Amino acid sequence: MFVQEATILHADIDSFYASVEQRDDPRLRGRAVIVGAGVVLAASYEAKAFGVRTAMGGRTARRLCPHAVVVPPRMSAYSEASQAVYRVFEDLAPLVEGLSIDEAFLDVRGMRRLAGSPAEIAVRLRHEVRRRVGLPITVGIARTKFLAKVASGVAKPDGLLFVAPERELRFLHALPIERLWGVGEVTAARLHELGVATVGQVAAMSESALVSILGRASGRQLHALAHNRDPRRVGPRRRRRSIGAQCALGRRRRSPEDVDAVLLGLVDRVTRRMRAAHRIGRTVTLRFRFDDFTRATRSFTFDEPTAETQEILDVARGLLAAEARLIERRGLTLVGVAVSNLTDDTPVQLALPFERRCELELDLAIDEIRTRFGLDAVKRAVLLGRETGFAMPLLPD
DNA sequence: TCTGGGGTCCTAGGACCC
DNA sequence: TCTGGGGTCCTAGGACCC
Repeated sequence: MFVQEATILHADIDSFYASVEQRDDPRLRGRAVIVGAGVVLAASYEAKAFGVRTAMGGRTARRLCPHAVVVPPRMSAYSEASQAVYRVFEDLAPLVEGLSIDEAFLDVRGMRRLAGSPAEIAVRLRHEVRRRVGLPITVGIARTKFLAKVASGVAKPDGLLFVAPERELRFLHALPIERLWGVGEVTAARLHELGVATVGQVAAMSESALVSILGRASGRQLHALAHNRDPRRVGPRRRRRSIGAQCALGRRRRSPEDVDAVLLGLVDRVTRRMRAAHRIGRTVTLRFRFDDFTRATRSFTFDEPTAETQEILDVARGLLAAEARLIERRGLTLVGVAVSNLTDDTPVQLALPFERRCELELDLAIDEIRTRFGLDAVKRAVLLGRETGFAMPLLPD
């Protein structure tokens, strides 16, 4: 029987922000380092050994690890380091799919004669990232994306783990359910209630049982993953579907004027980023968090997409004003603005009168616009066509 | 222990259309 | 006056990820 080769690598920089800090300041090496004061954005492994975790409150973290050095984040340094790491990825693998600032999938199929086995490429990758960027990186190798990611998680820190195809299920089934992608606090608790603690136990359950416990999508996904079924290919990243910004306000009560000033800043940040990315959006979502940590969202959808600060600000203000009593009662501790339903802000030009083009050609052009710019671009083109009497949309160069 | 800032995807109900 | 079934879109909430 033909067994597919394990060629998918999941590469993940260890404690990314903290590692960059240790790289740039020799005094921090070998020491417990915490990045971020209010909340822990990253902790070095020396700090993690004391129980410090990402997203933990700063006070708790300092109590657990009083000798830790706390440093403020330097986002531009991390962003630079990330780009350097991605250059190494691109140099060593033909297919790279970025997941976040510090992790990516690489597919090295077909590279054996040119560059060696996947494991050999992984060894070189780790070496090159260390040499060229000065950061420790962990790599997992398997036949599926999901298992490669699980493997890197198990191999951390500064490790390499190759899961041979014939060992996959044995490896997977011994792991605790928390290792599965998509199993967070809630799902884990729900499964533990039923006495399910390992991936092997999940694999022994029927799909319908999992669906009835976790809902259709999660149930199906978990069932597939427990059997290491994951058909997703490594490929270019999907485009961003929303752009947002938020700001924690603290527990102190804020006047409506203060909140409005924050809102203005958020909308400005978001719309600037949208315009820089040449994206426009139709749905504005306001996010609230209250004193008791409950949350709420309110949204509004425009007929036409926009990236205009004033337009989006007006909507955001309206949504906020409508909830003034709720906010007064429950105490606002966080406000966020996000724009979704994004499309490209690419002017679709109309050139030739419809009668002079054949329908097939028009269909093809519309198809291409839809593929490249989304359905909304087609709609805009058609609307514009009606207004102007021209019907042939042309793609920008 | 009292929690930042950036995202993704799924579900469910209601409005609306054919 | 009352009635089906299918589809899409909008809104709100929730789980999860780094």
